[in-house]
Amino acid sequence: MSTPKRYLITAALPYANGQKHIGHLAGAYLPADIYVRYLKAQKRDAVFVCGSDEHGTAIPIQATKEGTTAQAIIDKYHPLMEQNFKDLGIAFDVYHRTSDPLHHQTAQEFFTKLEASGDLETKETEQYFDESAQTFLADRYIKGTCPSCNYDSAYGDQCEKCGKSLSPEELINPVSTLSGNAPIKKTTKHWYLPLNRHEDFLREWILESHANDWRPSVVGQCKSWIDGGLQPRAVTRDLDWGVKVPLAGADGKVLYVWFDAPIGYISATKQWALNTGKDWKPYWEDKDTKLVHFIGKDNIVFHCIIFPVMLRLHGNILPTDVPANEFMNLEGDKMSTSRNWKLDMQDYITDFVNKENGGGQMADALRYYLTQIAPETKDSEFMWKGFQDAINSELVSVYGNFINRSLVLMHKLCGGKVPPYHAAIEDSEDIAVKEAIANTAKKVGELIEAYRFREALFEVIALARIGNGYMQKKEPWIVAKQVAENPAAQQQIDNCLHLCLQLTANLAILAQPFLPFTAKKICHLLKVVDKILDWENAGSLKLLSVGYTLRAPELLFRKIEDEEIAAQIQKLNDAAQIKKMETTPTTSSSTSTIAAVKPEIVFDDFAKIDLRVGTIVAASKVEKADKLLQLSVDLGFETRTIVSGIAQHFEPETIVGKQVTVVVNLAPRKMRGIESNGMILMAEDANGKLHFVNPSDNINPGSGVS
RNA sequence: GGCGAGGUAGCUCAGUUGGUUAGAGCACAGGAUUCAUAACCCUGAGGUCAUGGGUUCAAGUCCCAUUCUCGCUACCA
Repeated sequence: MSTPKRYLITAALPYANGQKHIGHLAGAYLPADIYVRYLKAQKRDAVFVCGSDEHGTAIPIQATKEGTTAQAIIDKYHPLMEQNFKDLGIAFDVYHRTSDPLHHQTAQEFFTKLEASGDLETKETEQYFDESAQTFLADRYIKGTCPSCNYDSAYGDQCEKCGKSLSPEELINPVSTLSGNAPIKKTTKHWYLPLNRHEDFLREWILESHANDWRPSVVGQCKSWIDGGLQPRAVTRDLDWGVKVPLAGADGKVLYVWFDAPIGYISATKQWALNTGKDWKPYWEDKDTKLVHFIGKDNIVFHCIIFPVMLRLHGNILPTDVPANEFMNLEGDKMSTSRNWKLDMQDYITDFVNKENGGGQMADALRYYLTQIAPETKDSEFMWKGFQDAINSELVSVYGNFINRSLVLMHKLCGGKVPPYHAAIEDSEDIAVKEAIANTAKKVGELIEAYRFREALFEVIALARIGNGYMQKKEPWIVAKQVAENPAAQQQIDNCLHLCLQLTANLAILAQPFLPFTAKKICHLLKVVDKILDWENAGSLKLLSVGYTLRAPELLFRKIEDEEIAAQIQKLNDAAQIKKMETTPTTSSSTSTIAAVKPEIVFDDFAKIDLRVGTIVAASKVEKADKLLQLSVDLGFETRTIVSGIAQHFEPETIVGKQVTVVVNLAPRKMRGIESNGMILMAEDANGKLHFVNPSDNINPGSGVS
């Protein structure tokens, strides 16, 4: 495979609604950074773009929650994330943001072009507005009767029973799945990206041409999506936060966030070009550009299916590869912002990178461990003990120690200068080390190009290990005792340390993509310019000239103490505990998590609802449904079948005998083929857990509730 | 429920198109050594390759079933 003329590397745009944790870092940003640093060391033309994703409904919602504005939210998190990345050595060429006018303009141009060439479909409808929720309803939030087969639970986009693709207005008796109300008809026009038109292209491009060179999980996920049937996807939304739809009569409409966000890669590239006086176009238009998206597995369909379709229609190049990573867990549990079970980049920086606690070397320590446990083929686990072990017994003891002992011995036995190499007395050990250096340089490059960063890093450490073994065999500290009687012995010492020092310089080059701060520090110790880190020097044995004076050794890394680990684990548990207490309903005094009060109704509306107390007499799981339980409820005057979506909260056998409140005059409804006659009232707490609403004492089934 | 990806030594993971006694690092045990951040070096113990069938002269590697984990998706009036 020939080398592309240029590379464009993207890392998933982080959503600007909060701190990002090390799972995000390990999934996308760190591997992308390693790859880019390698390419740049190769002097290849590579641009690394990223930026904050600042649109979407979640941001205004969060603003309401925090009692502030959407703008304030993004203005808070955008610079924070940018700084975090910088502190951890993630060297974007540009860190842009989607709220920037340049992005708005770029996204609008993109949309306009697709619109003008007939690649989008529009549908003007006058349905799907839910008055109680005050929102337009997406297709799948509407149900009704299928016009073709009369199935009564067809979705707004497709009938599950007959498989027919539908639009919401075709449904008979549509119902909002949000409120249960019939949505009112309100005219709205939306644009759609008809993915279904591109099925042939996607099949060929992904399932055939990339069947073997993309990661199995990526191809598998795409296959699953394509086989499931591609549907037109709405490109616009009725919302006032985002990129305005650039057409007359489209007031109050913005581009759907999934549509505008990936275009952020393009606008970021434009911004980079403006900053540097370069031309951005070839990076998105020239076939000889290699485009690589680094993402987490949750983003696969956007980057492999939807965005490529957009790019193709718009006349851009397609990604060459999308090396998606799996997820990283933390201390035995999934990382979760809502449960506060996570390690934020900022927290790590505060505790380890800042202060006089290690600085950039500690950023490298994190980079080392995250790379070593990168979830390249399956979910992985961040353990604080594992972090400590990896740093102390590999990075410090093998890598750092080899460099330190080389420098110390050189000062003690060679007068602080790079000793000469006496080819005449070269032996097989020397040759073996030379070969190992050359081999490792080659191997590391190949592994990085194949996105196998974990293995590549392992090879770097293995080379340091070879250095330690070599030194052990040569024992220059023993040989030194003979020099007084036999001056020629000094030559053996010279050869050993000459090679160890050249090896040290190589270790800086090879580690540079992974441990950039460390590589720089080694350059400092060796008194060489950073230019030596160019990859063309990897494998070279002439990096340090004979007779050159080097600096006094300094330790590259410090060890991680047991107390630090214990403190972090404590902190993690405490934070999760506090979060749990905060969200426990009894102690919650804040209004932040309370849903807004619905519009006022008159008494007559309320009186229409017939509420009764009932007793559950039987309960069982509904087949082929994860969330549904089929209940028999004794209402005194009759026993009814009611289907309820509570299977994930209760075991069927444990709820028999419980009293519940039932809406008895709700229209019957079929779910998974079972007719449900009524609805059980449930209360949901801040943790999302459901609780029955029932009388405090057992009373007769059938008793009215008002 | 459907689809996808995984389940290999205590831990983290490799195992190419099926082919001799299944590999590495960490941790552990023993030994050697002192230049080095109680670091390094050598040696060792450790696995019925999730379970059960099948194909084959031969299976961790292919096929079927089961089970567990993760993700996408459906079901929640």
